[in-house]
Amino acid sequence: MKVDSLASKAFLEIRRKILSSQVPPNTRLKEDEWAKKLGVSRMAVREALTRLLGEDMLVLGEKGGYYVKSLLPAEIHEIRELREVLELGAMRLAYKKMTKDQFEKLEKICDDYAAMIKNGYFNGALEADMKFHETLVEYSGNKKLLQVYRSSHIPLFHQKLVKSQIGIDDNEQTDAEHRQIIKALKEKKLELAESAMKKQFARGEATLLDIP
Amino acid sequence: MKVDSLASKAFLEIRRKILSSQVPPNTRLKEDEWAKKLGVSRMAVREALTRLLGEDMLVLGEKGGYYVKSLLPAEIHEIRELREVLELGAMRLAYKKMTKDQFEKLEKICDDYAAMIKNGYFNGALEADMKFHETLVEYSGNKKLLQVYRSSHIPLFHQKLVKSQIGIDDNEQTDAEHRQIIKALKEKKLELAESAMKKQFARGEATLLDIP
DNA sequence: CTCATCTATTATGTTTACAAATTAAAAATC
DNA sequence: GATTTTTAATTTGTAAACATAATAGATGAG
Repeated sequence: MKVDSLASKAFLEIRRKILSSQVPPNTRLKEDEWAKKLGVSRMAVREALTRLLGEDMLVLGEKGGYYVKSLLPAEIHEIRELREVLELGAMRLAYKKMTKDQFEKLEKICDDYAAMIKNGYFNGALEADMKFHETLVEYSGNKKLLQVYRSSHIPLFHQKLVKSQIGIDDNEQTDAEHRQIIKALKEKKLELAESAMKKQFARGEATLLDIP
Repeated sequence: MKVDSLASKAFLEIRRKILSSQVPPNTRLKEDEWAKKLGVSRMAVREALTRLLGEDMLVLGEKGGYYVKSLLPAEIHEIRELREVLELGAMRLAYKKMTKDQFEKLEKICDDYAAMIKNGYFNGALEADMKFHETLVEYSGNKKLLQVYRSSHIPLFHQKLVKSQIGIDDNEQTDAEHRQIIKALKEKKLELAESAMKKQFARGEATLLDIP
């Protein structure tokens, strides 16, 4: 497959729609339907779906068919644990070598977050939240780790929050925690940064489990 | 795609051959060639390859084509770091809740390892080595973590397996470290277990980097 | 009305065919 | 003899066609 093939385009497009919750969990993705929607042949869609299956973003139905993977409550807990393992691990790698420029970028994300909350752009704010965490993982300097992080369904974890108006209340707290993490990292106080982050994960898990 | 489709069979078969080094890194996988070899149509093979691409076991060539992924030296280092993040993270989750039965299973694996070394079954011993680490991750009780672990390290172990005639010397040390880890976990001395494991990773990285 | 059976429709599995691109080989030029 | 040009082959990209299996709807029996 070439990177500019129709199958690749279909792959990127379907993927984007799933990650941005435009296609909800448990939806069955029908080949013909998407072929028409994207204006490509059924085989191109089929390849896209197969690739997403490999990425573990879809699952096979018992009697064939591709379905968008969903998050069961048990998985929500596991993903929170996984986030802790990956993000705290990343922070431990990052905190010794972070530059001034990198701190500024993180602060910029915090500012964006606060601004969007203030103006009522809650989806935008959640994007900024995700970006904050992903950027921290990036600053570990380990590409494999970043890759694993991206492919670990943590995005789904976040996206589920988008759907709920519930999580809006604790936005101020989220903002405060992000800034707390930055401050702790600047002062090389790893334990402090860790505990702030753990706290945030715990809140996220609790919120998600409350959503039906 | 159904789980018993020809495409699924092709997928499993090609995957197995890659993971057992019957298909070396950087090999180009030609659709027709494998179609004939496996007795299925080209499209079935194509789907299998696309799925393996999604699993990150293959990469796309600049001008199309599927190639078995290989490990560059820089990646070996990153994977060592990633192993530390994942395996130490798993150990932290596991060490509080491990049962007597689980300890016995780990010890059994160590015994198997020692026996195979003694009798000259070095590939078998490496399998046992992999199993030891994977079992520890399993005992974290977190399936997502196990899944991430499996999908991020097999290639490394794998390449190690191929060129394994070199690393025979430090088998005794590997065995000792494994038993040291078990002992430390039994006594709930997490730091001790961590340092023993880190030591092993460092040795593994050094060995791999020595291989041309 | 309810359940079972049959039928039509839909969706997927599989193969084949052809077009486009890439690679390898042969021929021609300098 | 080396280097370009042309030609042939291989290989992949794309679409279409047919076969098989799953689903939903209609029909009929009880």
